Amino acid sequence: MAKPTYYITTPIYYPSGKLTIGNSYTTIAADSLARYMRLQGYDVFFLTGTDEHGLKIEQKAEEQGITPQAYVDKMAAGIQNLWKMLEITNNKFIRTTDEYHVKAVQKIVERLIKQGDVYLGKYTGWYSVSDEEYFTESQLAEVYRDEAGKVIGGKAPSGHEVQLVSEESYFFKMSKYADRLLKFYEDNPTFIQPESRKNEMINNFIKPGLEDLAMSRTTFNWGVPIPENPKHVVYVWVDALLNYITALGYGSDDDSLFKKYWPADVHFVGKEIVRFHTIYWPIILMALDLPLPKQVYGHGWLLMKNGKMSKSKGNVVYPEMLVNRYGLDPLRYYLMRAFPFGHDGVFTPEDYIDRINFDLANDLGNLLNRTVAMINKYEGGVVPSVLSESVAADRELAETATQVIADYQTAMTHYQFPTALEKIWQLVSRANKYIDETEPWNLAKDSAKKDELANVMGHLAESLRIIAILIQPIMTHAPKKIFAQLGLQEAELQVADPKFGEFPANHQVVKKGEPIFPRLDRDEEIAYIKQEMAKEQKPAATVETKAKPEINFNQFDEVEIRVAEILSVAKVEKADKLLKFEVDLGHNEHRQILSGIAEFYPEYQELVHHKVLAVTNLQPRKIRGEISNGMLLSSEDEQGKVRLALVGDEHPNGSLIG
RNA sequence: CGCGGGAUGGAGCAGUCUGGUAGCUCGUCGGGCUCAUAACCCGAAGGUCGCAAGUUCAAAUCUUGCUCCCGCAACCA
Repeated sequence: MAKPTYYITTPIYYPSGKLTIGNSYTTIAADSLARYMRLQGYDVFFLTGTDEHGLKIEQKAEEQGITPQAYVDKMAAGIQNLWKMLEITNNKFIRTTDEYHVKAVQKIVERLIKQGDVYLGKYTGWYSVSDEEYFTESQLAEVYRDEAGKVIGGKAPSGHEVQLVSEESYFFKMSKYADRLLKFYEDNPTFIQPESRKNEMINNFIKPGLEDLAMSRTTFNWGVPIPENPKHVVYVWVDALLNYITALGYGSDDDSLFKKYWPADVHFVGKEIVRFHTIYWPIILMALDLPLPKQVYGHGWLLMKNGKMSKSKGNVVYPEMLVNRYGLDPLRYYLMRAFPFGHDGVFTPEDYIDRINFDLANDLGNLLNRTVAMINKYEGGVVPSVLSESVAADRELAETATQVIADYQTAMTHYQFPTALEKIWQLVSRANKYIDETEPWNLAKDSAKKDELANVMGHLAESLRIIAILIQPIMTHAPKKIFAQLGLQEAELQVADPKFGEFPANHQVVKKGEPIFPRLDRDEEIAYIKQEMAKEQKPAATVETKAKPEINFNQFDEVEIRVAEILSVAKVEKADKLLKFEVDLGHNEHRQILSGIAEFYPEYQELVHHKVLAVTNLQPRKIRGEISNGMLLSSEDEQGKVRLALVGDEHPNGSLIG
């Protein structure tokens, strides 16, 4: 009988920068599950890849002075190297620039157009010819209305007249499928996981009414052209989502893999893209008359102590550094152990080092080390068999192992990696305790207790065998090292559902086992990780200072900077960062200027009557419904703290700076 | 009234769906052991489960209201 199949995917990553441990988190989780399912006898297809189209890629390539293709080739290679380093066992790596993918997407889009699910429509907006820019109604500085109140025109913030202009775009008829989608959710209650996200999708996006998705762009070129109208390229989500089926050959000459593996058993995705995977994706598949994936699992984010990872905060952690210094197993263990899969988690260097020391070095590594040492010392290095007639401690250890195995299987099939590992560590702890209970060093002093001692050693070796088998989807090196030290063959690791008491007879342990997880110097290593994180920091100030090219005097002279006295300050409603200033520019000239500095001036009232510098000949702009007529000058330090440039009372209001 | 997440001993978390002795890891204090990587094992202290009201024989768990934190969105001329 053919093996049952299992198809698992990660998102395809957008290569606009180096991948961090956040991206590695998803991929390692998917890899752990893929390894587990393979061990359980499934024919697994595990897919990952890169999403290589879009405006941002085009821009990045331009910045570096290379073609988009050269840019994505370089980035995709880097990502594949990273997965190699993390020992990711994906069966395929898809790139959306791969020819078969591009062709399949074109074919699919053509079909959708033909059957009427995709139509050429018009994107409509207010266009200012002189600004060469579109505005939405709310962005306009002024709107004209006819008698019925209908907007018939207006002025851009620049003051230029705008006109209603339409640009063509292909639209996907999402609304047509909304009811079927809701029905699908109902019939498949576990489709969206964790469940809380399902309500979010229904309440926020489906209930208010699904708008047709504008799925093509004419404003950039780096994408899949639509065959009947090649100035249009397919917009990111449609292109990207289709990877899950084009990778299997859907839409190509050979779709045997597609027939074999589709529908996917689970798509692992970050919580920020659950929406696209649970609304757009099923609808696209419905339009293609294909079965829907069985489950979309939205996992949490890996955060840093001060929020999300960002270069300017100096808190970005790259996986390469951790692997190079500590090895792969600790990274994979830490990511799968430290935070519940569905929730956000916080990475700290302290936590990382502590986990390695306590769980890996002290508990597991040391258990192996002391076991091997004792078998050498008391048994001449030969692993004794487990005897059936056991004392209480023996029985309890075996029972713990049996229970742990069962709980572990349940946890793994529910993607509860932290729980699965926690269970394994219950057995690790029980084995350590077992040594204390049985006191082998005392048994060794009494030759009448020779069998008892041998039995204890057998129990310990057997526990370690079980542990090694169970951790192998998560950790890729330790199980082999444990087996090598116990004298077992690597092939003997391939056990789907181990039973306590099956340690093969007559195995010889190594003479002197090297610790598989050396204990780390806590302070030293925490300092090391912090220093590596700081290295990556991009001080915002430096970036800005070097970003600006030299200008000539005339260019400078075009800028009008004047002394302005603050008459009043208020917060702009519904905007966290905006303060609204009324300033006096002398000769009774008053102006309203907005500035996004609210967070730096919680006591903004005390700014009243201070004098500041303002650029007064900037084009006015409407922000959050308020006109801003100028710009207040301020400075930003390396921590990103912003202060207004205050000047003394000796400067008369309105006087020119120059 | 934009959307969402969270508040549990000193720290980090589980438990909340399916009410019924509040659990885990680390830290602290005390003890034990010596096979082992200054590792391991045992015990103790420490919590009005954010606040208030309600339902109930019984609430961390269900209902309502409130406070505070954190993301997202918006926004930085």
